[in-house]
Amino acid sequence: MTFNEFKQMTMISMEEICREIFREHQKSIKIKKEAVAVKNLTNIFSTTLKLSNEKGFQTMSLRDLSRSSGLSMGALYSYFTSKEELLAMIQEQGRRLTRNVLTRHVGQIIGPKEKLRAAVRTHLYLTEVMQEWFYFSYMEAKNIDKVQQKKAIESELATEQMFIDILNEGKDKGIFEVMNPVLIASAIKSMLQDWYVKRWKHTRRRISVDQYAEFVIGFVESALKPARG
Amino acid sequence: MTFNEFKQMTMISMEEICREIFREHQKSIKIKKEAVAVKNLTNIFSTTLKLSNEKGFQTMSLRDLSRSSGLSMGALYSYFTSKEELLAMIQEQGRRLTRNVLTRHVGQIIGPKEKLRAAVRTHLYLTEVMQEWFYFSYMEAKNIDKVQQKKAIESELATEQMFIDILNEGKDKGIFEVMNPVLIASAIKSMLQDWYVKRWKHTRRRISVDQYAEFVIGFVESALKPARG
DNA sequence: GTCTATAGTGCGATAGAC
DNA sequence: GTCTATCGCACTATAGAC
Repeated sequence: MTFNEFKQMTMISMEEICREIFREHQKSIKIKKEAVAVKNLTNIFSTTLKLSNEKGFQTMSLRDLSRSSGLSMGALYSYFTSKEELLAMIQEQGRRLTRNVLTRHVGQIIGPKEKLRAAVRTHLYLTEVMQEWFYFSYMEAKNIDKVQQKKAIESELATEQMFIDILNEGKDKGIFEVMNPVLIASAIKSMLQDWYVKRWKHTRRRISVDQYAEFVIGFVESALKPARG
Repeated sequence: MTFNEFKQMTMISMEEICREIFREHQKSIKIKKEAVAVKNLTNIFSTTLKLSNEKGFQTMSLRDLSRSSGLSMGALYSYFTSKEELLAMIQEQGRRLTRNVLTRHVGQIIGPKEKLRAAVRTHLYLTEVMQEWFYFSYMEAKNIDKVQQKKAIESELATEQMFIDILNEGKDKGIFEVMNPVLIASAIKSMLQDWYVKRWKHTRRRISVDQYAEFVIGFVESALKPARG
């Protein structure tokens, strides 16, 4: 699968997820027409991500959001009951997408080496398409309530566990020589996070997502082979 | 040098730097007695770091800071002219310490392999001792003004350049086989940042700073050897 | 040098017109 | 379903007592 194919697939998912969120939050959302609600929710979410990633969610006032989205203060409050709930909805939206996409793309692959490559590539593609959300999610993690924070941690550890499982499978089958699967998985994750957290750096250096994927896979694989005798 | 020796050395530096900051900001600091000023500045800085790392600098009100530090609102404003300046002072303090410590500990080492080990270890030790500052600096980077932001980026790239230089030296001397020094340096940096950004994870797993240092060095060195024929 | 009290601003949230 | 107008509150920053 090329990056462009992946991008198209994931964009459709994005719309589906806005629709799902609408359905799950019908208690707090005053708007009844699904078409109107989903359209405006998509606008609200993307504007919030844009503003928050420039100056932080707390610093962004709802007046800023109102101005940039073109919706009035009153209209905004038809879509959420508090600023805090808006934050939670976005976090939830992203977690759901991450889980869906990783499960769909990596679950079907056979063989640890191929699985590792697919997992790295899919994660990078996903964070490239959803760059704004991942950056937001990473940076605003401390501003959410305890319940949401626990879900965020679970989501992060679940992704890392996927890599631990792949490494262990490779170890059991004698394909990888891996001393410490937990630390290797952690290192992989930190490199994957670097792709979207320090995006300005990689953009400036003109490194494409495919180049970065090749580098990470190569770097990790070199550590999974026995040291030169 | 053991971690404890390093810790003691750096703590002394910390005091020196608070004193330096006092001297450089005498325009905005109303207090004239150096002993009083340095004592209170140290209190203000460490309390700010503690509160900000719990809930973010913007979310922390100066009333929170006043309550936690034991200084009144009026007293606080004797030490800085605005909340924004307080942020800038802390960022400056950390950048200065990073530069001093890395230069002092790594500059004198001879040989690329030894230099690489020293750089990784020193960086981890430094971020372990200054954990609160580094987390703060990392998370609040988008809340500072353009001038400060430029300095922060320069500081980050300078640290990364140190690793690029070490890798290139090793390449030239035939000690490392390194395809892409820039990306390897970037990967090293992301693992070093992971140590303080995701500290909760490493603490939960009971990984010590020395264990983590050994892992990072081993992981990187394995990628600097030629692939098994 | 530190305090208390308060001015002035801008926020989140809501009510009611259309 | 969206708007404008406004409430009450908490904030940053300062003035003036001690």
